[in-house]
Amino acid sequence: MPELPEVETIRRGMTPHVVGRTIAKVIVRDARLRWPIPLHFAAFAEGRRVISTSRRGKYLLLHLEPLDGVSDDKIIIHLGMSGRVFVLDANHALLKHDHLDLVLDDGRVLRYHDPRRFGAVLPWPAAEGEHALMQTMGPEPFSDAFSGDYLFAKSRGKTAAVKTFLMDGGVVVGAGNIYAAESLFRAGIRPTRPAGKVTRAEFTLLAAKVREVLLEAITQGGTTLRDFAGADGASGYFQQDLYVYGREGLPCRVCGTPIKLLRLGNRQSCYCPQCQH
DNA sequence: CTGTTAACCTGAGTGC
DNA sequence: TGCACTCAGGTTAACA
Repeated sequence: MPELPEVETIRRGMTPHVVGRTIAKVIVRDARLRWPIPLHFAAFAEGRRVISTSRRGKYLLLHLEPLDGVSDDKIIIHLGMSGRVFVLDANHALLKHDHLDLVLDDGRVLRYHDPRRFGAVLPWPAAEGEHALMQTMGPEPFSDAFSGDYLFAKSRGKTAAVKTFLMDGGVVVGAGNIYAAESLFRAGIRPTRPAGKVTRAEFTLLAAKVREVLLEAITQGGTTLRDFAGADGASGYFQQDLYVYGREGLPCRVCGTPIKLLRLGNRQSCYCPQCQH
């Protein structure tokens, strides 16, 4: 479920329900996530008020009211492949894989659900400085640091496929399998091209298309996930706008040529052999 | 260093 | 219905 647009949608949906609320209690039912929820997490979070939310790549951040007036302690939430968060009434029936509750002071809970447990919930004390997980991350796609010139410079000498390059979180965050495929289609670039052989002009177009696709998806996520708090987890919000992802064998929506499928770095990669060079 | 692969884990879907 | 098998939106550790 979660690429950048969905994480951003979830962040926007949950923000009015959690900001201003105090975390009255932490209930850990299963700490075995991508990294275990540390034993001291409850002590870290309980009694703290959430003052804002933010996002870095696919990491969702809950900012806690400083205990000393200045320190920006945060809770990190990552959804992995199958994670979801809901804001529910505290007595809402528990489902399998409901691993964590942040019980709020208004009778509701922020509930973390993740069947595959590839996600994470971690404390990020301000004293730690830049978190190790954020250390190696590339720029945000909507920041000035992300540009065609940046991609061009970063890719010189690289022989890896441009799609693999684009999906590398150290290059840019937020371009997962779907949006990497869609951006490359819109930019007319074949996913298999060695990154080092893609021209500056092509990267300039690609950077613009990455932003365009992510922004469109966020806009749509915002509408279909409006009932976030009710939380039945709408899906398929961007489906009707996909040009290549999951469309193997179907006619290209631009030229009619059947969409091809190949595997790159163990991930499905669809492209149009006519539109992408 | 770069690039590729396996691994983490469960559930859904497919084919026999 | 059951079983075996494949695949999935992410990321990192371990390799060559």
